[in-house]
Amino acid sequence: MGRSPCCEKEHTNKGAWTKEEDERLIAYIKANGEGCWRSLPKAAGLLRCGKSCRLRWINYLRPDLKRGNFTPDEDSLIIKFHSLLGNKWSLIAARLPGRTDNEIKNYWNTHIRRKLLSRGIDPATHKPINEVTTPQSKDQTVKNISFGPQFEKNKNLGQKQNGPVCKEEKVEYPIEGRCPDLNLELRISPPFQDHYGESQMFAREKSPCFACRLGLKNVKECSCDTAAWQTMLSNSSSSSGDSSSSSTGYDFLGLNTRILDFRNFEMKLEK
DNA sequence: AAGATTGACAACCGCAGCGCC
DNA sequence: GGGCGCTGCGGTTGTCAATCT
Repeated sequence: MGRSPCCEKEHTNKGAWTKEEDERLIAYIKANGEGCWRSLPKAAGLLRCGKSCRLRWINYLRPDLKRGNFTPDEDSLIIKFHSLLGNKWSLIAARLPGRTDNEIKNYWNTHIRRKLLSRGIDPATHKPINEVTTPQSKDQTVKNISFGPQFEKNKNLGQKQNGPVCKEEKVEYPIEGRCPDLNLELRISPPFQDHYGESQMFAREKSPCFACRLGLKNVKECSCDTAAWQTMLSNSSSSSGDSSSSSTGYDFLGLNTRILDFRNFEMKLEK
């Protein structure tokens, strides 16, 4: 018994969306909000699969999307985040407001990959191509737990069977180079000095204590006397209807918490 | 001018994660 | 605890325009 298909393929349109379909989808979501993608096409009078509607909305119709060319800043951010996160396009997109995972993925594959290759850098490892297979000296190696696809597969196998939960690999690479997957040291870090909104203020302000960075206000662990910081945190969380995120939707890591709840991210990593 | 090739990006497909029952 | 359904993610394919021969 397989899973039922997400839609009845015989009665759905495929291929490029027409203007009329776009307008119907926008009108429906404006009136009813996002969600329940499975039933949306029927309710909106669209001959499309729910997945297709969701993709169209998220990637092209959402009002907060930033269309147009990527800026050099965005370029370097993508490269930086890719070196840390690998092909986790949704995570990278969460740190680039107005950009979608699909957009970034396409841009990576068509522009950045080529750019890195032309500079002699392996886009997969972010290391010079002629160094990829070069053995490193022992004192420059670190032990790394892989969270890449292979890890995920092993992990899933481990859950379903009674075998090992994950495979700990010893991966050798220079410390100053990129990690092959995700370096856990980067999970908790000072606010990213990006070019977006309040995090610019963060960079200018005196650095807050760790408790404040975690959003723990008025706790005894708080060793921070930066009143402005506390006030800003307070204002940002109270000014929006959503108490779980700031008014901009960006948390102390610069993550868009409307898209990604970093606490879930942490829990996933710790599994 | 016409066909071939390449590049860009929109869209699809299959799978995994998660919540609900 | 396990099955099921829904959503989201990442890889891949399809399509069209631009460029080359």
